[in-house]
Amino acid sequence: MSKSLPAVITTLERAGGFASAQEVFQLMRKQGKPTGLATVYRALQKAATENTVDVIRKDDGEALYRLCATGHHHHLVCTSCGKTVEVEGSAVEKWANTVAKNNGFKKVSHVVELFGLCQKC
Amino acid sequence: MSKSLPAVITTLERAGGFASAQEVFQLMRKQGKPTGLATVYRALQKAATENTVDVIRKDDGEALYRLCATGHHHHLVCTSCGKTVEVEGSAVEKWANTVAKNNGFKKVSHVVELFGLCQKC
DNA sequence: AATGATATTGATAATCATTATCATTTTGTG
DNA sequence: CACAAAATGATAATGATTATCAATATCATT
Repeated sequence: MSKSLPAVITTLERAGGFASAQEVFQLMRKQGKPTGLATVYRALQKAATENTVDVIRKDDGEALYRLCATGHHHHLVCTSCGKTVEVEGSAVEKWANTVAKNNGFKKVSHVVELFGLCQKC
Repeated sequence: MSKSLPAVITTLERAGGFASAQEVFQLMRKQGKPTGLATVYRALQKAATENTVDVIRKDDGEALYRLCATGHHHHLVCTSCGKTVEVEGSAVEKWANTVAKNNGFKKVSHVVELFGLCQKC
């Protein structure tokens, strides 16, 4: 499950910002590296579990992926123009883990997204 | 578009303030208030745009709705059995506000949900 | 009460991202 | 080479959400 992964990652890189799995799939076709849709999904999933890409959700629920430079982080999104700022959240990580332990939960994941209006808007 | 809205909101309230559209739909049937699925979605959408409910996304992209209650708190949800624990999060509130200020954002809201496996599961 | 204009409902079908299947191809290893 | 295991990709299946549209309820006006 890793011959295609580099190609997918490269494509995601060229795409610049966020791209959906479908978009990556289309891009790879145009770039002369036709790939199966399933393979793109598999690669992105793997990359996501390995924390090499970042996943967020559009309003309609579609997943968007992006290379994430450094480890886990969250987003501050402008509800008007869509501008997105990456936010470090080690404080939140710790909090999440503590809460989980206190309640006997394991394998905890968390969803943390901040929304607001940026300066321009 | 508002005869059904109160019933949907009430159901959401009884559900513990945390349910998917499909769950609300099922609950309303069991409670003797059969309603069309489309109507449930319409009501929840309206409530969302009016900010009377909050929307978050599960890992698989399914939307979850909850009453935007007065006493703000978060949830720790078991991904297997659905058990939900309410969690206090004043630490997170402060963190969110700080981050927002540092980035020039206003009117910030945040979505914080924790998922994991409870002791039984 | 009766009429008609308008909004709401809900059964059903359509959409669309994501997953599961599975035969085929590739890769690695003896 | 031959064989096993992994990876691929075309295709079908899944499932939440949305669109359609005829039937129904609402409500002001006469």
